Amino acid sequence: MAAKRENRPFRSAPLYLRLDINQNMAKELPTRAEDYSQWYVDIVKKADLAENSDVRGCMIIKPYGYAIWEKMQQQLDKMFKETGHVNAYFPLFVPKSMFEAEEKNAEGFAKECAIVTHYRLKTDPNNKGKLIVDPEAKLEEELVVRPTSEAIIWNTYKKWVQSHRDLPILINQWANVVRWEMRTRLFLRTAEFLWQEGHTAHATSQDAEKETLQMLDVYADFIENFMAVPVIKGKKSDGEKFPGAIDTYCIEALMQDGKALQAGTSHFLGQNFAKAFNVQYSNKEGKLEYVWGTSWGVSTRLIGGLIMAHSDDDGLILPPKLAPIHVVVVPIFKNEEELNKVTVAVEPMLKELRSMGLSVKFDNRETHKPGFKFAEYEMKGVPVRIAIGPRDLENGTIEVARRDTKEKRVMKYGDASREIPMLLDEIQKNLYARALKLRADRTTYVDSFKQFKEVLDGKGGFILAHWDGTPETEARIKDETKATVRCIPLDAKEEAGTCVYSGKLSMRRVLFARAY
RNA sequence: CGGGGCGUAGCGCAGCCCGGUAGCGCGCCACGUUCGGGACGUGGAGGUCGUAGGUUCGAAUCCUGCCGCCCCGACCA
Repeated sequence: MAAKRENRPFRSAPLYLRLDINQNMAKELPTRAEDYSQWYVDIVKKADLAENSDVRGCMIIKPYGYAIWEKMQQQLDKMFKETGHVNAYFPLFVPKSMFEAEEKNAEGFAKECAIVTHYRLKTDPNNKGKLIVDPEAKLEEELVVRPTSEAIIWNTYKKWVQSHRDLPILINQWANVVRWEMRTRLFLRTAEFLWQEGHTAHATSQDAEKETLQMLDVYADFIENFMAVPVIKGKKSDGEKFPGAIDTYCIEALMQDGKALQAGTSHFLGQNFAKAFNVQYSNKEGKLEYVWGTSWGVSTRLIGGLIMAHSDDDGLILPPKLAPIHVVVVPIFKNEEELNKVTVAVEPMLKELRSMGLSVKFDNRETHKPGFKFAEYEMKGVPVRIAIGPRDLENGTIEVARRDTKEKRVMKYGDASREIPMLLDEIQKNLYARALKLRADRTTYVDSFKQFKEVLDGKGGFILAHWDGTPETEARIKDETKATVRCIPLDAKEEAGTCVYSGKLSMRRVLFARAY
C-alpha cells in the first residue's frame, strides 16, 4: 500500500504548508449573535490556532496560529528596521531590587508578577518518585519573571550611555512576558504572551516624543493596512496610562460585538526611567543630563483582534496579507486516475501562482471529501479557494470562491495567474471597508448620560462624548457603566461642551467604550 | 480571595439521587461502497471513573480531606 501511494505525484502538501494537524475539525460554531464569546473561543480552537494548556491561563499556540504570528512578526520587524531599530535580547529574569527601582512601574505590575525564589528541586524522602523544592536552594534575592522589560533594559542602558554620541539607542526585542492575570482568554489576555517591546533612549524630550508618535503611526499603519482593521489613535487618560510613563498613546479598534480592543501602546517615558536607573549623558556643552525614553509594544493579542474584527459564523476570515495560506486548491476526483489528471493539469498554475510569491496549498488528500475540505478551509479563513474537477478539465475552467463574501465564480484556467492576485487584493480592501463601515455604524456622538447608557446597552460600540477630564468622573462612569475612556483621540477637534456625567466644562470629545 | 459549577475513553457527555464491576455521540483503526458542499455500511481498539482515605460483602455512585479546572464577582497598562 505504501508503494502504491509513493507513485502519486503531490501526495503530500509541502511540509511548510502542513499546518492542518487538528483531527477534531468540528462541525458547528455558535453564531456571533447567540454567544459571541463562545463563538470566539470555538473559532480559536476549531480553526486550529491555539488551545489551553495544562497551566492555568497559558496557551499552546498551534502551527496555524503561530504561522499568523510569524506573518505579523515579519512585517512589523521590517517596519521597525525601516525606522532605524535593531533587535536585541534581554533576560527573562529581573532581580527584585532592580525591578523596584522605578517605583510607579513596580507598583503597577507588582500584583501580577511571578517570582522565582529557588533554583533547585530534590527528591522527596517521604514520597518516592516525587520532587520537592530544596529549602537549601533559596535564592538570596528573588527574581521577577518580567512582566515588561523596562527595568532590566534601563539598568543596561546605564552602562551603554555616557555621551550624546551614544544616543539614540533604538532597540526592539521579541520576547515572552508573564503577567499573572486573574482571568484569561485565549490570545486576548493570557498569563504568558508573546510580544515585541521597543525601548529607546534619546538626548532630548522632542526626540523621544517624536519616536513615541512615530511608533504609534507604525502600529496604525500595520493594523490598518495588513490586519485590515481601522484604528483610532489617541492618548490614554491618566488613569489608564502605563505605570512609569508620562504619556501613553494607544490605538483602539472596534470588534464586531461593539467592544473596544486596545491594539497597541506607545509610551513617552520622559526621564522617569533614566532617573530611576541613573542613565545620564554629557551633552555638547559637557553638562550631565538625564536621557529621555520611550517604550512601545504589540502582542499576540493582535491575533485575537484579527479574529474578532473579521470572522463570521462559518469561521475565521483572514486578510490576505497575513494569511499563512493565500489560496487552497481542492481537486475533485472519483478515483486515482482522475486525481492524476487534475494534478497534471493544475501543476503549471500552482507553479505560476507560487512564483508570484503566493502561498498555495494543493490539498490532494484522498482521505477527505471535497465538501469536508471546503468547510475546513472556510473555518481556517483561507482567503481564496480553487476547485477543479473533471468537468473543469473538459471546459478549461476553475471554480474560484472567495472567503470574505462566499461568492463563487467560474473562470478560465488561463486567467488564474492574472485574476487571483487581483482578487486577493480586493479581499484585503473589502475586509478593511467592511470593518470601517462597522465602526462608522457603531460610533455614536452622545450628549447626555442617559443616552450614554442607552447606547452602551443597545448597539454598543464607540461613544464620543464630553468628559471633564478628572479621574473621579472617569472612575464613576466606569463603575456605573463598565465603559472606560479608551483614549483622547489625537484628531479630536476643539469643541466646547459639558461633561456627560458632571456637567462641567469640556473642550473636546473623548472616546468611550466597553473594552476587552 | 468571596459565590456557584464541574472533574467518567483523544474530545463532548450520560450513569451517581436509589451502591452490584461502565455507556452514548464525535474522533481513531480495518475493509468495502462513495467522492462538484461537512458520506455510508460492517467490524474493531481505547477508561487507575481527578486524588487520598473512610463506610460496605461490594463504591464511578455514599461520607471526609486534598488537588485541579470553568463561570460570576473582586482585579486587570
